[in-house]
Amino acid sequence: MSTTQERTEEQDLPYDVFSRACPSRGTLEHVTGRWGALTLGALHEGSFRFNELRRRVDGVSEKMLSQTLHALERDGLVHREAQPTNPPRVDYELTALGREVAERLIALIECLEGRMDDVLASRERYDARVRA
Amino acid sequence: MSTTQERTEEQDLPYDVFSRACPSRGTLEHVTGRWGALTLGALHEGSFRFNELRRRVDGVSEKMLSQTLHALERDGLVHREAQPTNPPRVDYELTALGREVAERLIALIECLEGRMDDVLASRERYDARVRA
DNA sequence: CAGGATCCCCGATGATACTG
DNA sequence: CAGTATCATCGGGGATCCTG
Repeated sequence: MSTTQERTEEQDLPYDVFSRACPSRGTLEHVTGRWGALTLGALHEGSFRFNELRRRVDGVSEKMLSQTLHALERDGLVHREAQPTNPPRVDYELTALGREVAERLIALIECLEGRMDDVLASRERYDARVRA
Repeated sequence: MSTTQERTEEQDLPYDVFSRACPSRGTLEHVTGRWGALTLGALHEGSFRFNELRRRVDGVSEKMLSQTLHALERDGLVHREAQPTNPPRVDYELTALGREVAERLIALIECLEGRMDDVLASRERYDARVRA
């Protein structure tokens, strides 16, 4: 297998997110988008109903959550389980594919959360340098 | 234990991206943003000059690349090495922290690229279902 | 409760021109 | 080459109202 070092030598990969036209770029944006990432992250912890999810993903509006869930469901990352009861009950959970993706996303998020002190320190240094 | 939040075993983490006010959310957006993710992905392959990077990240404008690089540099993920020659030469490369983050990001991207066939298949099923 | 439909605004983004 | 400055735009995204 090709080394991960030289992407230039991976010409045989059918999908390349670095190419403007590749559909993988769209999916990447769904996954890493403002609300997509947080939604997948939340669903990684279990199954949730719409409004549970909305409270979990602090700040998301109904519209954006709905829209985000649709995009993720369409991409096959999220499964929507609706029960035709009254009042309605709908549960969302990750698919197998969704779990794979969320796993990587969580790793990224936790890495970031764990390094925020460094990030904030870097910002202060940067701002001090620029102010001069 | 906790009543509202059940972030499994990480209750003591000082930074929580799920909270609207947490600065980690901003950094996550720099990292996973439209151009941030691709820029980090490109820089994971080595050191690049401004216009090299611009060609690599297909579709990015000068302004957005510049802006993205500034944000990543400020967060301490990217190092900018400028040589006061004429014509000027500036190289960008990941910092140690940037490599850690990029590593996770690459894992996510490659996971996605490798599963795009499933994603596209899921989309077709979804669209067919909706069309009915 | 789970969302769809609408209105509307502001900020992200692109295009262009200019500079050291 | 490596950007910055400026202007115009387009759609992401919030607020609100409505329905099954």
